[in-house]
Amino acid sequence: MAKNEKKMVDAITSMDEDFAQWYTDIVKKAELIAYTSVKGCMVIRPYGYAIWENIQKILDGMFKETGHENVNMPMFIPESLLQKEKDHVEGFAPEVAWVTHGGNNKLEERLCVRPTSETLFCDHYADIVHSYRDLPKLYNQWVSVVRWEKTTRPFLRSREFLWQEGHTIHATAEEAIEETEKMLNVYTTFCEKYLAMPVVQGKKTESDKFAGAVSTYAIEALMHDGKALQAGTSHYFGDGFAKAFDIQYTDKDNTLKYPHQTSWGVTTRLIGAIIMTHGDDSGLVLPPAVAPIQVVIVPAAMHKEGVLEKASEIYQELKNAGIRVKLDDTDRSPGWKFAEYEMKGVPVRLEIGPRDIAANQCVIALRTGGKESVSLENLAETVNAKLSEVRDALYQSALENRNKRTYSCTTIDEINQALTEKGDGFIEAMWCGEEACEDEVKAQTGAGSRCIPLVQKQISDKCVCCGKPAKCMVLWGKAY
RNA sequence: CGAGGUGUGGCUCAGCUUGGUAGAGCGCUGCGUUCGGGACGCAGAGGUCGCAAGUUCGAAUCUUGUCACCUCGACCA
Repeated sequence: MAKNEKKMVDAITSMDEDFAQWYTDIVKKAELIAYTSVKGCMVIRPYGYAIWENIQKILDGMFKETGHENVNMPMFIPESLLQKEKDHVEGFAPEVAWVTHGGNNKLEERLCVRPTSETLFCDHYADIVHSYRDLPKLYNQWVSVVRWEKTTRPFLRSREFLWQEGHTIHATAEEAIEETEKMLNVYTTFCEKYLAMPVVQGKKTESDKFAGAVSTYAIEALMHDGKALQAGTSHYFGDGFAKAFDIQYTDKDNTLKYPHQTSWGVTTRLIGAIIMTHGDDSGLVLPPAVAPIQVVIVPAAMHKEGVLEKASEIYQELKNAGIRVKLDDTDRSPGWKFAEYEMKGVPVRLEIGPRDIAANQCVIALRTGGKESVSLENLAETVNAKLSEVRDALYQSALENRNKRTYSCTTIDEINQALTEKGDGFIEAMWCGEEACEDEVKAQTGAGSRCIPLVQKQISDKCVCCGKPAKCMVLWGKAY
């Protein structure tokens, strides 16, 4: 742990030094993770994991509603299986970890530790898909995957990370594309409604696509410091994998056809996104929907008669109402507790002391600012209202930050000017569709193409780089 | 592998140039006073100075070797 925390600071270099320090402090002080002795992997501590569990609970509910079933595929993939789809293996081979021995014996065939599970699902599909009656299959799994990254950062990039990967297979391309878009919308709703994090939906450019995909959709979020973060992806695979893995079904017309596939995923990176979207100088700020502790009760003048009793009463009442509440009756000073739970991002704090009890009220303070005295009558209702107030305030300020930091530009000079004068952010600019221009923009401004937003704007009719006729508007930005 | 850097209580580090009883702050434990915005006093626990060899009366410090980790050169949820 000792040296490892130091590593965390060193590992974050492409962030501004101050921002990296701020981010690292929050991760450390809010007790989200520790590093293991396994290079670049992390131990998610109970408090950090509880956030992930809440994310998992909500998202999994949404997946079930859209008809998906959970399964569990093996952690190991035989090399021959990984090799089957050419683009896919080229994309992932440089970053997979290999198992070469079983016990003391060298394996005849190496096993890779899954970096993603498309190949395993395909192998399975080949087994079970034979007729149009077998389609569609809508699967999801909550597992961890391993990608041997050269440089790592807490939550944003670690060698092992937790995620959810959805894999579906459909009779037609239309149906698969519809699924891809549907899941992108599920992610969007989740991020905006529950994480209070506005995102831009878009399609990745050719060069930025997932290995083996026909098209990759993504949601892009903008962080406090103006850098972009990919918060989730949804891929349409066409029938490429089906052909590589020999998955065929007999359709109603008695002909053999290749089915069409999708996959989509979000990871523990979402926790990093939460930190960098909502966090402030006092620490973490958690959206109420995923906060492990939604309300903390801090008793004042605890030793005075009746205070703890009243605090426990309130605790029970809120708990019974389904609110995740904690009563801190340790002998720390109140000031210490205030700072502690602010650091941990608890959205609502209740203070209760003799003066409040006498007036049948308590002080309610929001992590987003402001505190007032409220009656103890119908407290659960009041608290719930305040929780959604916090969510709304978080969403609003994140949206304002994004709007303030989104610039429309028509030339490379304008991009550079905007980025230097107003700070990092999203650039909306037209593009001709040539990869050369994409590379050129990145080389000259540092901002790469994030996505081609689904909601398009007509900034101009010429490519921001070469001046030739533009095909679409691209969202550009610096990324982690 | 190429270049640079670091290794000393749980954490952040000082000490090394010029060898001489292993230090500070934070954290931790106990007692007391406090405690409506990170309180204070007193007492205390905790380290084979990464590892090994060498020089020396004597090594955290000098020499050599070795190991681990980090940063910069290629990618990425």
